[in-house]
Amino acid sequence: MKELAKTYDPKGMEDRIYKNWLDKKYFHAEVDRSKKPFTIVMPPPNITGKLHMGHALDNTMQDILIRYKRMQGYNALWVPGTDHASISTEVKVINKLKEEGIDKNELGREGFLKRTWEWREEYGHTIVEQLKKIGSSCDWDRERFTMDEGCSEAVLEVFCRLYEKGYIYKGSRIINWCPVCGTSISDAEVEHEEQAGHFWHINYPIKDSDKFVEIATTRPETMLGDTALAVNPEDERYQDIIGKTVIVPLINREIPVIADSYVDKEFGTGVVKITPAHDPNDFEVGRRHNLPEINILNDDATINANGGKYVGMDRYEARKVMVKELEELGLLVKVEDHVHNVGTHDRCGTTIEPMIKQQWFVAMEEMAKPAIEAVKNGDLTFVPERFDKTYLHWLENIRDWCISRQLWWGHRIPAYYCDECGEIVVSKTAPDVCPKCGCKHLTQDPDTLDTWFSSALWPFSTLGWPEKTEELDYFYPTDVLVTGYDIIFFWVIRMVFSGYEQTGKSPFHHVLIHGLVRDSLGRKMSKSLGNGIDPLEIIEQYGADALRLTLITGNAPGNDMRFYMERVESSRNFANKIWNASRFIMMNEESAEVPENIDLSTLTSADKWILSKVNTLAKDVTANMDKFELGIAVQKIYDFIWEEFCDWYIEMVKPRLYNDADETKTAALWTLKTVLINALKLLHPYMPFITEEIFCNLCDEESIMISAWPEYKDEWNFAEDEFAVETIKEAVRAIRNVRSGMNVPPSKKAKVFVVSENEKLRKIFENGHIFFGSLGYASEVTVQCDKTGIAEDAVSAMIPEAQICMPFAELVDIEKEIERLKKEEARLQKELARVNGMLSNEKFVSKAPQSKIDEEKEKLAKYTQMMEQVKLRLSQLAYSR
RNA sequence: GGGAUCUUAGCUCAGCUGGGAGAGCAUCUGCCUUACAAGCAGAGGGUCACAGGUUCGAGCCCUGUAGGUCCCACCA
Repeated sequence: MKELAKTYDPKGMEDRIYKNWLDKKYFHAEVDRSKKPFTIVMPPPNITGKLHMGHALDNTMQDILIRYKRMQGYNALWVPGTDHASISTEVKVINKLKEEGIDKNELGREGFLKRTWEWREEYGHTIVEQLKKIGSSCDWDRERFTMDEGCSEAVLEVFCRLYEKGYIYKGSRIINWCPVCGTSISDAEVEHEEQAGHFWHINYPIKDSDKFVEIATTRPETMLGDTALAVNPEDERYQDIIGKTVIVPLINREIPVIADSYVDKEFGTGVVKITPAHDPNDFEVGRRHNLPEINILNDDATINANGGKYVGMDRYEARKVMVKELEELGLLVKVEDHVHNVGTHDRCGTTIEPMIKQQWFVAMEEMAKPAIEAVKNGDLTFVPERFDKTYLHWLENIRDWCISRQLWWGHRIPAYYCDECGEIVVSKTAPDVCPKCGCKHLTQDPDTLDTWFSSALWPFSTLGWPEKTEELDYFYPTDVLVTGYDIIFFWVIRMVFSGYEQTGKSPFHHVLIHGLVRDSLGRKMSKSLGNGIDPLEIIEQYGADALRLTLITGNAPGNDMRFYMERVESSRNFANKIWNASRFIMMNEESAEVPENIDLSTLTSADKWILSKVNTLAKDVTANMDKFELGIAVQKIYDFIWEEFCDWYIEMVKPRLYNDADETKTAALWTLKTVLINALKLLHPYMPFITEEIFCNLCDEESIMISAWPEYKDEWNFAEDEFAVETIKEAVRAIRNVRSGMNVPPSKKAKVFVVSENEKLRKIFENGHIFFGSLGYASEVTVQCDKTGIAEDAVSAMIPEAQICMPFAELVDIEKEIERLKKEEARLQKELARVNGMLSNEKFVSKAPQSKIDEEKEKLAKYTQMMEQVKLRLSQLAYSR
């Protein structure tokens, strides 16, 4: 037998263990039809990423589930991988090039991609290595990348299929344009942010009249693109101007006044300037009324040639100048402060400029249907359930998905344009000739696809799709997807509809949602605030096990959590506790032969009690884990190990271990070891390293991670003995209470008498007198049926149907004892009042279930009896005083 | 504007299908009891936001109110 180091130190140990697991290929899963599969695909972290607390939480949860299922005998596969993260990566590489004085455009597309692939080779694996530090048991042999050959093939296949089906189309629509990133983005990538702005009221002169129409706008520069004014058709104030022509100030364009129900009479002046090219609503209105669409912006958000003399100015500069000129013309009526929602790009925070552009879109209406149905009929469930609503609401109001990006890093759109006739060919491979005109000059679309287009296919592309692989057939659909609520829209939804569309199945059965890990003040951890806590530093200092436990404990699914160092410390302390308990057991094991199996009838009540407890624990924990209640499950394990096992059982068992003559020593050792092993197994998914280290030192099996998950055994259920031990625990607590109340230190032993008329109870105390004595710091324990021979002034504590008497002759302070008993009396009084209240309530007695009534009746008897004893004792003391 | 969620001990949070309010940390008291002071034994501390309702019984279910957080949404 090997020996555990004297103090728990995760450093070195964790890496050593992880390496061993890798060497032994425990994480690897192969198709094996004799076993049931259990599959999770990892949300692929960005190659630009560094491990943060969110990853740590997300991956810990997945690892817990995978390890649990693996131990249960499932063929558990956890597929890892990374995401190419188009914009993030492209920006990173551009910046790096900038430092070298290189411009992206000078380098050219090919050169840029070469550099980006190099960048990926160099930095793209950082996060993967970091994931290993937290113990992730993924099948690294199956690690994938969204731009690897297989995933790219899947992307092409899906694009072509959807195009042929008419679900992917190219169109000129109003899209969200990020002037800094120079690309279109999808609606999901726009973050709405409240900003303090202004409401500029501007007079538009009516043609051939000296009258004006007053409008209000938050973006005066868009006047340059105005092609109409609009009022509500039912607005009495403006009936006379509908159909009239007004003149856009500064540029003197003549535009009509139209009527459209989109306009809210109550808001602003009731007149809206319509800029179809730069506002989504105006775009709709414009199409309804066949208005011209005048684009006034360049891609970098400077004013273009359509902006007349403002050409070349940045939009905000133009705004300033125009407002000033309007003021000079006397057309600026007033400026109001106005708080409004501004769309910003979630990556860079830049204000989005809506623009009309040719882009590729995915039509969503049809594909959304099965995804909606899946949640409604329960094929797909969210944990916690409430995210159903978020999911359904988004899908039921879904709009077409803009998938083209004006970026280079990503999957290039497989569309080719004939240079001669303009024919569009969508094909997985570049066509040699134009199928329409036969010319040989075709140019591929320069755009790439939204990053999420490839991640949407992740659950099946990683398993080999579109090939009909064995893996796909066996491991797909996956079982559970674990992710944060912040990417339900981006990712979860898109995986679901893609799964249904391409494979006819939901890509997973359950979605386990977690919240954000915040700092101790409840703020989001962010780079700009500098309040992020590096998981790797925590691991370095406290170990991955402590970090994992911290992240999983004390928080409900889907809720945000705050991260405190104190909690990590407390988790580490728990690890230390287990470590020392195990050391204790191993130390004692050396002094005797511990059999593999034991005749259960040779166990004492204490042994049977703890065996029952760990047995029930296995059942409860399994049930909780099956319901994804990871935090509740581990809390139970924690409480069991610390309280029941360490604080009670180990203490109970000590006298037997220290006495070689004790016949039950072997039983004690067997129980210690057996219970510890079971507890370690239950804990293993949460704290894989420490459990492995102890387990391998404790028994001959090669690894805890491939050992069998504890199952509930009927033969380990000893209800009778549980009762016995709980009774003794109750008595010990009572004694300690007395001693503590009277400041009697443990070193001061005393004789203890247990007095009970109940023969069964006397038997229990006689059987348990060894540990009862040691736990109660007694020099001697005498069990008897009456108070014969016990000093009158002995202090006593009551438990149901028994009295524990301690003659502390020289220490007794009668006043203190009376005080203590009075407190006890008051407590019992309260309990009795409650029970009596319930039982005397006729409605309760007639309507409550019988089991509940019996329960209360038992309590009544118990408390009544205890009350009698307290009263008796009090009267005795009053007498002796 | 719609929706979700939260309000429980000094702090941070649990509390599974309604049946005597919990944990960690913090505070206080006593203990170096031969696994562990990263420990042991105790104590104090809560009209479970508020108001109604359903129920024999509500922290839990329903309605409303107040405050906080978040998401969605086309009010220029």
